[in-house]
Amino acid sequence: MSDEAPLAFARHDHSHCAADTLARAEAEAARLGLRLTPVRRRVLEILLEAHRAMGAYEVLDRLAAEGFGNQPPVAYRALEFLVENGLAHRLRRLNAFAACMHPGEDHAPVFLICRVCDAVAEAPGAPVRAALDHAAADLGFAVERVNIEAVGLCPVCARGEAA
Amino acid sequence: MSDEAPLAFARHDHSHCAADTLARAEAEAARLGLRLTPVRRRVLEILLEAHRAMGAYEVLDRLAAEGFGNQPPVAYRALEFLVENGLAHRLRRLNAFAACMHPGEDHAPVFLICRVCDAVAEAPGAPVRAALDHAAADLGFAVERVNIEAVGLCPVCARGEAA
DNA sequence: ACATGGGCGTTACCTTATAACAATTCGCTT
DNA sequence: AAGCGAATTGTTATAAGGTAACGCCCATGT
Repeated sequence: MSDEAPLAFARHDHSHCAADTLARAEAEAARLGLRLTPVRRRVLEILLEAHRAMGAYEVLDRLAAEGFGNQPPVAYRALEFLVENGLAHRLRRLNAFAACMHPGEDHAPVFLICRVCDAVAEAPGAPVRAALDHAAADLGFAVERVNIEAVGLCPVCARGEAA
Repeated sequence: MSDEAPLAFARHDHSHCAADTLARAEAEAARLGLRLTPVRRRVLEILLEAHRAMGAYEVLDRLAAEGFGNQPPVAYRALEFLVENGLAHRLRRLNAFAACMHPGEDHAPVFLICRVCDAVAEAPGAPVRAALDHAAADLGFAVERVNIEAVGLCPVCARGEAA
């Protein structure tokens, strides 16, 4: 796992984007009546601040350093809660987690993972999801949850490779 | 992992489908100039016979029982080879592998995983893939490899739940 | 024959993830 | 405000998944 890969390919004002997303996540949690306990909230903050995909154990290290429990279940439970409630995503290809950048928006995210710099972008995937639902319906299969992860070259690294 | 979940939802003549697929896989391997060694071939057969997603260690157990090496790398290398060359697929959501049912067809598979019976179907995903490529292109991202995995209810289990 | 490279077997180890239980806290009812 | 059930957290222990690295062997071509 690279140490400082940006979450989106575009430049952006990171302090704002993290704070804004946290605020929206909190609003969403309130709306759903979720208990955003200290551990859960802190895990979400950690993911937002890092702004990249993090392994559960990496998150755990930070929690432990801040006085929370230092055993795997502590991290896994908080992460599972966040994923379950749409405040974070799980990237199975990376065995990692990332904060959701659009909490509450009922989006169907598609993840674009750069094989060179490990950056992860959350792309809008409504059309993809629609196509998927259609393909599944043809087989009588009712889709409930989806993971769509693409590995390839991000625009930044593509320029590098072309050289 | 359930013990005997069918790969496709539809009934089918399994002995034929496994043998046919193996034949097609062999033709494809020949066409590509691949070395389908005993271990690799046997792993593919195991996956085809089981006709479901299997964990690497499960495959390894069978290999070991047949006199092949009994250490993880033996299974992982063969599985990686098969995946790399389009003769098998990796299901990240299940930490498992399944034989490709359409070797050489240049398909863009979408995997439908039933959350009740663990059956896995390989659905045609060309339209899904097209939508994905489009979404990625909007961000300047060049897709190379894709995992599309949907969890839900297969038609058989859906009838069961409705009852 | 002999060099070469790929594949295989093995050792050793690392990372990721979960089951199960005890202790605590929360939110609600009485 | 006391008390109760449910949810949450911390902890122990262990399961499950995966890989690096080395040496041997065997096929292949010279």
